[in-house]
Amino acid sequence: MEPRKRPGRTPAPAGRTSRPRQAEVARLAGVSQATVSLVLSPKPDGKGPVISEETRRRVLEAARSLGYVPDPAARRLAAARNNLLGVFSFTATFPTDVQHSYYPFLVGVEREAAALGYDLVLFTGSSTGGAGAAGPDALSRVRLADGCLFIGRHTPRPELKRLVEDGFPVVHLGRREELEGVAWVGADYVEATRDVVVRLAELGHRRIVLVREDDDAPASTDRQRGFLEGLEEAGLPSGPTTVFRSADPQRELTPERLRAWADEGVTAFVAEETDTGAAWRGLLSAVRAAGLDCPEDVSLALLGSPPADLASEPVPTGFDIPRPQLGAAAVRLLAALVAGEEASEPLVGCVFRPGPTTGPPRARP
Amino acid sequence: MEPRKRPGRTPAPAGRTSRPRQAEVARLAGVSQATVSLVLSPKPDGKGPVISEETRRRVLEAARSLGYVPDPAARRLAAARNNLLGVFSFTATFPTDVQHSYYPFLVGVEREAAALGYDLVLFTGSSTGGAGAAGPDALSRVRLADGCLFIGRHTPRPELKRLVEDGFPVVHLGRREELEGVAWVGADYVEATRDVVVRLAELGHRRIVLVREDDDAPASTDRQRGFLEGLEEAGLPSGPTTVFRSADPQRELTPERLRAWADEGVTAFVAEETDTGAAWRGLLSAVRAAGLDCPEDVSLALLGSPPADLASEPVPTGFDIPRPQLGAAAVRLLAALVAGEEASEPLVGCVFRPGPTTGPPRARP
DNA sequence: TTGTATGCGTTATCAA
DNA sequence: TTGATAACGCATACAA
Repeated sequence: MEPRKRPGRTPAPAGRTSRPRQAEVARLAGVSQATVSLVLSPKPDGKGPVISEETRRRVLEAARSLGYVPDPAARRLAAARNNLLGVFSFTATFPTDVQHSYYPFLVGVEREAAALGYDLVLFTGSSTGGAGAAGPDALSRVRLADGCLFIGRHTPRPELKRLVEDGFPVVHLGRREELEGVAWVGADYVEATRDVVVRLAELGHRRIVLVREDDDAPASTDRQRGFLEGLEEAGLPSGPTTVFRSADPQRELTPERLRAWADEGVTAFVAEETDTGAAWRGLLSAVRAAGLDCPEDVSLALLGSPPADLASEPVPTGFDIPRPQLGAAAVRLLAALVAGEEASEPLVGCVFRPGPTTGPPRARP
Repeated sequence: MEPRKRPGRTPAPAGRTSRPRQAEVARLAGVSQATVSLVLSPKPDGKGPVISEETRRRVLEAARSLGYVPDPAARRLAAARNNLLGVFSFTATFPTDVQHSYYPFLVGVEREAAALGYDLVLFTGSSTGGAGAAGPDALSRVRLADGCLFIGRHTPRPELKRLVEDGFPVVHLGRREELEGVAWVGADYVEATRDVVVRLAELGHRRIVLVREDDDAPASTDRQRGFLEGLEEAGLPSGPTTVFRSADPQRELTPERLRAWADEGVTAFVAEETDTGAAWRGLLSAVRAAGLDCPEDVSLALLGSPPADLASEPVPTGFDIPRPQLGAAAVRLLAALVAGEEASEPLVGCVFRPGPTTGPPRARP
């Protein structure tokens, strides 16, 4: 019977230069295509069929002579794995202003992803229209990866939740406990802040004031918690005035107020790190305006890293957020989720940073 | 007759939640998978079968409710586009040392990619082993994307050439004329340097010295060419001594030599920008050591941007490499290649940067 | 206008 | 140890 012509795609694009396929390697080596695949992508040691040395040699030789390179698309399709991890930030991943960028995180993310054999897909977030402007399903694009890392403060909860419910591996960089079910990796601000407070107490400080913005982000409340825990551990009282809230430190954190505190016996201040560094900035300028010397009159500590534009000034006492390690930890967690494991290593420790802005309190008359 | 079990792969992993496929969308919408494909990836206006508005609506609704996203690998395999542009750098894209990063380029790359509707795949390149350590197929992974942008100095030529020969769209960021057939986008150092020289001449300088490292990278030789062209355009002589070569400016660029030049009538120096900023650094320290004032005694210009660690010093006269624009131009070119167009816009202009380090030469007795 | 039937290049399974 | 063969998810030629 005549094999009648059947519908379907045209056999060959014909026009373009096409690279050698496993089939051609197989023909040249005198084996089947499947054998070529077995030789060229062996299972992790031991598993799978064993290929005779002679066959292996012939296949490798044929592949080399033909300049065979595997097609990543086909490979990933067949393996049901893209080896792609998404990175989604709600601002541009690469803002023009380097200061606000996630660069330090990305350092770790890239390194760890490479180590684990993943490539990265950068999803251009809500930023500049384009690829996936806004819209409810903007987040849907990330599904093209095997899993996705989310960075940034303002996370659209419903969409994220939807992804998680669908079993899509998601990790949030920065604490997100409140989003139930969303895996996250964050810095241990509680422990780091407590450490700073305890060290101040050990220096002899009895009254310490926390300067923070009026924000209920975990990054902020965690520091407050650590602050209180530190006071308690050091056996210090925690009167209500020890927590200073302000959305506009510049205005509320006046020299007068500072001086009043000093008169009340306050000898140390700790300020949280924020995007803008407003709390720390406000504290610094108020101290200067009040004519107080640091660390002679007051000790100052920054709960985080100083803003980039203060790089020329001496680095204050405080702690460093290990951003690259955080990024790396997030990738590890994400990779575990992708692999179906249930790993969980949320908190990454910060490291205490000694500095010239703290010292023993001045002996009071 | 019993349909006997035939060899092949197990139909479905069954256990894990898997991303929705066109088949599921089709089922939900009550149409065939092919119809879903037609609706979801329509041919450029007019071509192809026309789908009824009603069907289209149902399909889109189903796709949205399932959170459907096309599988990039499958798309590529089926000889179509997946709206992914690759970025491959031969060093880590995000090095720990921010100074050497491609960040400024990426700013433009991301913005333009988003504007054009592409997402970016960061191929974790030669960095730390991992994904594709070395090997010929390390570069091959980029074929997952529709095209790829290459950044960095040390380009493995054979692999790159191979990609180009296979018709894979490739653009190199940074001049790569010598790699025949490789499209590239670069900054116009020749023009920018000439501009600086001419402006110096207009200020009244008659003898100008170029400080550059002994490097034959286009970035370096282009500046030299621009330097010579500038001299010629200004009608100035170009004796051999006007070009200073040194791999170690710190040692060769001595205060004595500088003073000698000054005595010979040299009133201006231009230094190339390099990775390390060695030329500029060497020039600066030699000038200071020689006790020369800038710009009173000598005018200094930097052919590029100052190193990050000199950020606190006044920004010298020179020109700025519009890195974001370069990145954007590269993406535009790449997108054009992907679309099958033959666009070509290799050179991006630099912008002159006035500064306090240049002025009219001191009137000589 | 929509459904059917391939084919893309691999990997994975089972039979030989 | 190797070879058929199916399936991965999508796009497309052709039939209905």
